[in-house]
Amino acid sequence: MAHALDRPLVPLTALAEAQRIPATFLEQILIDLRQGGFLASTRGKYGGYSLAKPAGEIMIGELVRYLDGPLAPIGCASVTAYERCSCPDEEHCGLRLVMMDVRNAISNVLDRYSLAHLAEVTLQHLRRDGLLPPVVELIRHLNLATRAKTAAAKPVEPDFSI
Amino acid sequence: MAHALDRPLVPLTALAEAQRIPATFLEQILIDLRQGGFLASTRGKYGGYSLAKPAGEIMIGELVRYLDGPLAPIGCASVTAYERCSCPDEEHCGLRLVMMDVRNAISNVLDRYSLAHLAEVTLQHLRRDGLLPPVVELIRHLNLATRAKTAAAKPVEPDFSI
DNA sequence: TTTAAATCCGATAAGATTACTTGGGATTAA
DNA sequence: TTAATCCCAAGTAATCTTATCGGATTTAAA
Repeated sequence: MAHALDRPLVPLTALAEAQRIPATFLEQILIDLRQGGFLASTRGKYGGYSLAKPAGEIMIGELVRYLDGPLAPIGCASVTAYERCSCPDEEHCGLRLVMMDVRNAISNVLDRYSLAHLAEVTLQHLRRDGLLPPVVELIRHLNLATRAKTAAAKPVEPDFSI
Repeated sequence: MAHALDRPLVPLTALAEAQRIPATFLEQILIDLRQGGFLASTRGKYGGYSLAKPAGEIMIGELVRYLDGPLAPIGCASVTAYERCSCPDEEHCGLRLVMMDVRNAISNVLDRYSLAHLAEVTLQHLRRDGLLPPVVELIRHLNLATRAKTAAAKPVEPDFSI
């Protein structure tokens, strides 16, 4: 598999099939994510997409804000994209205060987890249910496979290829 | 002021002016809320809207679900309105687990606070900033005003009239 | 040099949702 | 009878969602 930035390159079609969504639709999203600095892409044959930075440095909150907008349910409760609302006394509005609690609660989840966490959790669950070999086996397999090419195997990083 | 169910009746126009939104638009919302069992209404001259039950029994989460739909950001993370998503392995999906955390975080705020809490918080803030007389003065005023009609004044309940 | 496998990207569009407006009908107190 | 008030169906305009389409560009390899 081709690589870029030390990360595997995955073609659009592979992702579309794996996620069961139309390739033409996914393409828009991936281009958008690339323009947002989350993905890198390589054109031409054997090209594809890869993360633009380590999965541990991409926070879910960043992604959600980029794709869906502010976390807060209403504009006047948003930290990163505050908007005045039409109500007469925003400063004392109890609803706004509650919605700021909501926005903080959401942020406390989404701004705490990275893509790497997401992958880790997913892999844990797969292993727990015996759908993936345990980590020990995985490492052993990778060591065997990579020893042929490189003297020392690199540490295993969660792979978002598929 | 006319009353129904022991609660003051407020005409649409008064609410629309106080909230600075078009009366024709607010009307739709109020009719919707009445059909949802949150409001009661009285037709004809001197009619209006009132809460259908005590403010302490109307949870914000209920209102939000009724007006805006499920709390969860995505269908497969919803408790009250679960929907299968198109992904191949929902059970082990890390994103779904994170979004379930988000939905729980939202629920922990919205399902904990009632309209009464909202009013209380708002009034507290108004008093703190000296925009309303302190509670002691409020009670004294109400006692004086109601003694003329009723022998014993009822306990003060947050008033959502305006 | 040609070809196949890819990304890139602008244009289009159906359907749903949001945020209203319009117009009229029904009810009720005075 | 009248004025105030709620009830409700329908329409509209803008935006969002969820795509589809057509072609241009790039690149590795035969």
